[in-house]
Amino acid sequence: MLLTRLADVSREVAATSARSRKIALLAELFRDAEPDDVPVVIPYLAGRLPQGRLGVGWKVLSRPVAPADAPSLTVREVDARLTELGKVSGTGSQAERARLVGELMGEATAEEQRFLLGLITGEVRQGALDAVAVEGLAEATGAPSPDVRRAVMLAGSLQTVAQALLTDGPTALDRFRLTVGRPVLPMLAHTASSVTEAIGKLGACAVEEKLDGIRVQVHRDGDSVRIYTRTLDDITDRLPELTSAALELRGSRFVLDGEVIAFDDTGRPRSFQETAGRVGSRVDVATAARAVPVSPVFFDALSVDDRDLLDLPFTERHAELARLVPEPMRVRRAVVSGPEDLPAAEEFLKETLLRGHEGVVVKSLDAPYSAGRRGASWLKVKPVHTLDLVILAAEWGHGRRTGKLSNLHLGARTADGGFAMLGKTFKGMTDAMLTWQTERLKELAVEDTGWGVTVRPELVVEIAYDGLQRSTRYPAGVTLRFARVVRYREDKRPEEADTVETLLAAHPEVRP
DNA sequence: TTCCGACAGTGGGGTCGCAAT
DNA sequence: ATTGCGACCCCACTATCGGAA
Repeated sequence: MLLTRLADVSREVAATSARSRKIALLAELFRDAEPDDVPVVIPYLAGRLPQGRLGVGWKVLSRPVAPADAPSLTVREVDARLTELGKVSGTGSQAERARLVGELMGEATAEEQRFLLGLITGEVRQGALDAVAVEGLAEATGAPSPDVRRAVMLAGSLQTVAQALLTDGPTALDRFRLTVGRPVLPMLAHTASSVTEAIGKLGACAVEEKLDGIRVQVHRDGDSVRIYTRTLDDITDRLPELTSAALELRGSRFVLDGEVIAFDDTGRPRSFQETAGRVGSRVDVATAARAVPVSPVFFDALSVDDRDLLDLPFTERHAELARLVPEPMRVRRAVVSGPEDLPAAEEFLKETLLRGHEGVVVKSLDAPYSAGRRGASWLKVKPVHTLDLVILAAEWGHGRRTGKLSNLHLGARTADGGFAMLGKTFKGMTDAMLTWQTERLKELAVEDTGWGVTVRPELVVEIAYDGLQRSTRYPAGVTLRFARVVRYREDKRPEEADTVETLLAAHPEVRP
């Protein structure tokens, strides 16, 4: 199959907003693909490269290359050349990769170049990623879409399932079962604004402490242990403590879900930055492990002794977990039977925060483990802080925000009467707010910078954030974590905005 | 007919590690 | 040695479609 066909379909998919039409277009293309094209066509149309990482980014791709007049590239040829490109490493490799990319781009038409660029940078923006591709695949093969989706979650990969399905038909789905050693996409949580709201929605539930670490899925098969992240990357070699911990547990074949986190000598959690730095260290793991030892804290069991627990209610999965994992290696929790237990749940949240954790996750007791989905049966509750800050500049948006000033630079007042930038945000604004702020900020503009505008520091905005963290990038030495706009405060003057001093006083645990 | 779950899009900061300077 | 870049951790929120209620 020619690449140009994919580029055309991708453009058509992007042009329609109806999800049903997107699915129909993808299904038609999947049906036309030859068996050998399948492992390439499916991920390409889901907006992803089968190679994952290439070591090529914007810097290399932003160099313009004259396009070819007529299409000639086939999808298989493109895939083969990208695979080769990904293997190039060593001195001079960056230049060599850039050369190979340029060569490939030179053989592509303008339309194909756009499509390849989107694929490599992960920004296809056609309004259809894995989930829509799964529907298209189901339509193309006549397999029920829930079954296809489940197989993808269990395989942890769309293209594996696609190839099996298009080669052997719907019966191939039976092959995808939960297997020790093969990671499953983890279940995710929604957000609730309070414990009251969460318990109101879920009824009988477990309230569990939420640790600010790295999500891990631990597989043990006898003496062999493998550890996977949320995106199913294998990080076993970076966490020798976890392998030892898993080998000490009573079972010999299991899959557990949990969090890995670093504690200090007093048992309080260390900052997320410290845990993440440790888990990210790959070169000298032994030294990193001595400096920042980490511990696993489990909260779910997906498989024990070859028994698939995914469809069991949480109560039963947790009973299996408790049988296998002793107390300190399990997340603390309180079980409540409904709104009448609210005081106990509130008390548990308060204690959890005092112990230095992020918040709680409220989980329905009868819900199954919905792999890969942001199911409504897990609700996280975290305290939210707010500040009144002043807008210092704004950047032009991309995609559907093209032409709108989108990303705001936020400043707090300093002792000398000026403003110190604390970070940026593009979150929380409605389309109406985007339109309004674009006009308002243009009025306040003092300089057009190309990427946006700098403005007179007069517009006050209320910002919600999850906490402070240390920063080497911003002048106050701190930055806001997950800042988002709550509302504009036109009733406030910039002199009434919050100061760096009060911000630091509110977070004594963070020393810039 | 209205409501709501699922999805895609729009990007944020930090850290590590490799390659280039 | 330092800097730039890519990959991968953490993540919030809004708009929209289309099936459920």
